[in-house]
Amino acid sequence: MGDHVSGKGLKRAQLARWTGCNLETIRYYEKIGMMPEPPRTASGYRVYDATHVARLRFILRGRELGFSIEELRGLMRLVDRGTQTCAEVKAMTDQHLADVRAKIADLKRIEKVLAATAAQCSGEEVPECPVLEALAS
Amino acid sequence: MGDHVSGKGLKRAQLARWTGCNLETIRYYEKIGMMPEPPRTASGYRVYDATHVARLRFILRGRELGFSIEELRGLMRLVDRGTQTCAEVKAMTDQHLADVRAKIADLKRIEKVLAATAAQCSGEEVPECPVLEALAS
DNA sequence: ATAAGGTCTGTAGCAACTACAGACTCAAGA
DNA sequence: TCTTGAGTCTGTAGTTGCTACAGACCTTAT
Repeated sequence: MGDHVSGKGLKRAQLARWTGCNLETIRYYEKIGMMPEPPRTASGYRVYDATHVARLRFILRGRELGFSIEELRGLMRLVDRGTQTCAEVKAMTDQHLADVRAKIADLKRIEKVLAATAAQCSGEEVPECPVLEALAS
Repeated sequence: MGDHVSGKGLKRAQLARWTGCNLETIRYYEKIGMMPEPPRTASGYRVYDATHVARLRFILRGRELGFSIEELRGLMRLVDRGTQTCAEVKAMTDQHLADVRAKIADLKRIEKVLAATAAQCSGEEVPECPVLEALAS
């Protein structure tokens, strides 16, 4: 099938390879309305162009940064309408950043407890274990 | 209905309040075999005792520390058989700790990118936004 | 012509819950 | 005694974000 961009139009697997996205995930994003429905060949195959590549990259990059699908949907709606403002986007980003920091704090708390407890383990072939005691407490 | 421990035996809502667990989650843990099936009253109501309280606390504490249901199932199987050793439990804990640290690292990476990008925002009512540019890149 | 691969659809599965509908039971007040 | 309100029962569906099938097409290369 050859992966060179022949004139124009990518098939689904090509878009997947191009963006690093999973094949099925592309169809999923279309189903939930994150990706526009692409035109089809006469036999029903999806045909993607540069706008689809850009859109998918936007989603993937957003997901990498931990934005939820709904957050990204909101961002994209603004952009699609051309009504986005830096103020609004920054507010969403700051909110998301706060969520991320809260998650980090939570994981650090967990890490502390686990590390402190595991440090008390003898690591021997004995039934007593500080970890189990911590869970049973 | 009164929430004092009348002689012995808690109903489901009492166990929930006692442990801070969600009402439905108790039934869920029973369904997936994390909690033993409790005895029932003549009319079919579940009746819990101290062993159920202890078991549920174990699960909830483990979940708070980020252990998966399957990890906890493994731990509990060992304990139920009395075959657990500190060595084995410590190994599971260390593995889990490594997972937690990996998650922290990932979130910190995200935090850095978000903070750095948001810091470049003007925050004004203008359409250009560094966050959107970062997502589109 | 045929075989191998790509694509199509719909659907089911994952984790770990959470919530609801509709039926039943139980205890207390009028 | 009747009623009312709360608690409980069951099964099932929804959540988030994918991922992976099955079975039917289509396309391409040999």
